[in-house]
Amino acid sequence: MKLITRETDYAMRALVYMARPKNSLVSVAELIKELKFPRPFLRKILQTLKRRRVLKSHKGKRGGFLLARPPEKIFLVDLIGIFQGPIELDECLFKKKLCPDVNVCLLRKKLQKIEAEVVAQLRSISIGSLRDERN
Amino acid sequence: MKLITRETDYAMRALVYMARPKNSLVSVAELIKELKFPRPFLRKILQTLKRRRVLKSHKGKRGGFLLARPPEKIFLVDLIGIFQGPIELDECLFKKKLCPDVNVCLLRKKLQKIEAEVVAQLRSISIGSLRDERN
DNA sequence: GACAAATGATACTAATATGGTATCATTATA
DNA sequence: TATAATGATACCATATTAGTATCATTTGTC
Repeated sequence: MKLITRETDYAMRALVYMARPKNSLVSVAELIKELKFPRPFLRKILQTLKRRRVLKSHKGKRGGFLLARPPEKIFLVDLIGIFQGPIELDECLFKKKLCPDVNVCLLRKKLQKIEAEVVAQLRSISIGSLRDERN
Repeated sequence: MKLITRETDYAMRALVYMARPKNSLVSVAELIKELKFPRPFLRKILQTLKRRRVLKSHKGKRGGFLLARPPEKIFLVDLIGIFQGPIELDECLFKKKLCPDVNVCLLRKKLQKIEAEVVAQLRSISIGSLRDERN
């Protein structure tokens, strides 16, 4: 059981790499040189981040990507939301039956509580905090 | 993104149903009558629970399954471990490279902390607590 | 203006995980 | 000894994850 997929992981690392004081354009070429991810896969990921307004881009020669907002405002929970869908730990598996079982509803409440805590934790991890705390 | 799969969910509900004061044998036939799960799938699940020592079984006519230990000692985290593998939120995706990136290691530490809290939460949910708290 | 270097869009493919079925062997009880 | 149960195992269908391939579009530089 894992919480983050490879897509989310790659996205996070690329973003940490791009989180420089200057926030200048970074090309895919530069990123894969540093991070060794599969080129087309990383491209797809970055394009998704662009579409989801986490990155901005410039096309054409000397183009590339840059953060659309300060790294302190990009959170792990955002990336999970983008690449793995919203966090719904309590998703009711019998949707049409409106939770026929009292026990199940009780379970849902408990899972919701856990979810709230996990989300709070994930929200506390930003690209900025990952970049800054290295020492 | 979801935390528990249908297998885990079915297992949990079957166990809650079986958690009766008497702890007598319950057959698959009885379970599916009550719970409406696909018969062969539930059979597979129960056999797994048997192999993993959560259930005991009796073969032959009038056979069935029963809890191998008190419902208060069967935890959601156990079932997730059985059906979805151990919880390893911080699984290092570059296993052979021994975490070359400082940032990644930092991330792992943060994920480990979250993991510890999630596990603690999941450990607090037992079959017994689900059965008892209905009212 | 032509070329080259970059992203945009989109469709396809491979591998793995999930959610099941199907079948036959074995055992215990009435 | 028939039957009702589980044990073991192999198989199948679908969804998700991980990744590839290709062509179109844009833009800086000569």
